[in-house]
Amino acid sequence: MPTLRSRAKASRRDALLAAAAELFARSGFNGVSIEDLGAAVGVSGPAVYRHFTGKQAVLTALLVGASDDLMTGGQAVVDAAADAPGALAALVRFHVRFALDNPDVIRVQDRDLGSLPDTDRHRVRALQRAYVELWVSVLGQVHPSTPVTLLRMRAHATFGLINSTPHSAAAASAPAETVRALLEEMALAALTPR
Amino acid sequence: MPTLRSRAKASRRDALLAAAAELFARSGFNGVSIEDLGAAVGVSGPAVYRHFTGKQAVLTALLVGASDDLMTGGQAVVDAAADAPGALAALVRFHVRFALDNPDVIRVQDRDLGSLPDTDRHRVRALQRAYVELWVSVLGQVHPSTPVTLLRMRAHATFGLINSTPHSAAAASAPAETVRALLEEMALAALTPR
DNA sequence: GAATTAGGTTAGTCAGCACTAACTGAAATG
DNA sequence: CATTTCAGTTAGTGCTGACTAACCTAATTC
Repeated sequence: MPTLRSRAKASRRDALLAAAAELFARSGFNGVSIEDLGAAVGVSGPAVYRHFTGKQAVLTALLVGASDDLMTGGQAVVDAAADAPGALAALVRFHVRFALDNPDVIRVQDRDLGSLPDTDRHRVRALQRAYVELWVSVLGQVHPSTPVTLLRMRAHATFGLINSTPHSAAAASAPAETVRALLEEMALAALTPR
Repeated sequence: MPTLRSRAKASRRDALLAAAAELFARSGFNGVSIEDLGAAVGVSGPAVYRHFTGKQAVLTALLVGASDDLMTGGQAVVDAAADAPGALAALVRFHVRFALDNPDVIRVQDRDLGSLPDTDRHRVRALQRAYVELWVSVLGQVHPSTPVTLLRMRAHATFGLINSTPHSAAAASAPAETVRALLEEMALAALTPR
């Protein structure tokens, strides 16, 4: 039964995670203090320890959550696709949408992964690897004659392309729909061996 | 006249910058101590202050140097090109080579730029903007009917693609020449409006 | 409604780290 | 060769920041 207190706690935890994404993205994991994080949600400092065992635990929750969402969501769109080319297009759409919707998390993911404790870092990396292999397997069906190694490099570079949006604040200079379409087109072009 | 001491000093400074690139790339600016940096070149801690006024000054030298090299080198290859399509191909070749030769600097550049003091950060950003506009101007000649805003977004995303190599250690899994050719091909494909 | 739980508070504690002080010895200078 | 310069040393200093202690109060439990 969801008691008043437990719901308050859950929403505070969510607020902390959201604030952490924003703060870590702006200043880096090491540039944000527990005090800053608490202040961002209106509590002060040590209250954070009522929700997370420590600063690293906040980062862990954020990054495990993100790579989990990517993996789960990617698997879902592939399962829903009719054929391999359709799956690839769906993956591109899905990833572009994710990057545009969660620029902060994307930024933290490839900037502060190294600040995770070993165990958690390996967990996140395992999820990321699985996600890459999902792409590689679809790519392999669409381009059967291309060596898997090359397809894996293509996938990595394409993530770099799509994930760069958070870096270029230029995204704000055009309507979101235009940006989305452009990134999808570029990603597909980059993925296709000529 | 280059005295014995002055040459020793210059080479120590170079060694410090090289070590800084590597350490900052691995652990982030805030994750590296002055002590670490000194130790990496065989001196201990405060000796660094004989070469740089402070920790931030090391980062400044590193990043201003890098964006300067990019801008200067980019301008040179454009000037040397026979026509616009040639200039674009040369820019791609130049940038891919730079990223593969200086993965640490690339990583530090887009991870720790925010740790620079305001003045220096603006200086680096100005150089980066000029470099982007160099690309945009060449792209504008090759694709005159495409709005400049879209070309700028393409340039940014292409940098993300090329600069992602340092992130994916996968680079080690194939011969350097293969990686280089693949990145060049992907970059050109991504840059070309279909 | 008394007892307990738990999210919050403020006031430490302790470690790490950027930077300074004081000094040393060898190269540079005249 | 006497003097100065300067890259290095070790020993602080002061601040920041993660985390702990002790306590307080209101929601939960029985």
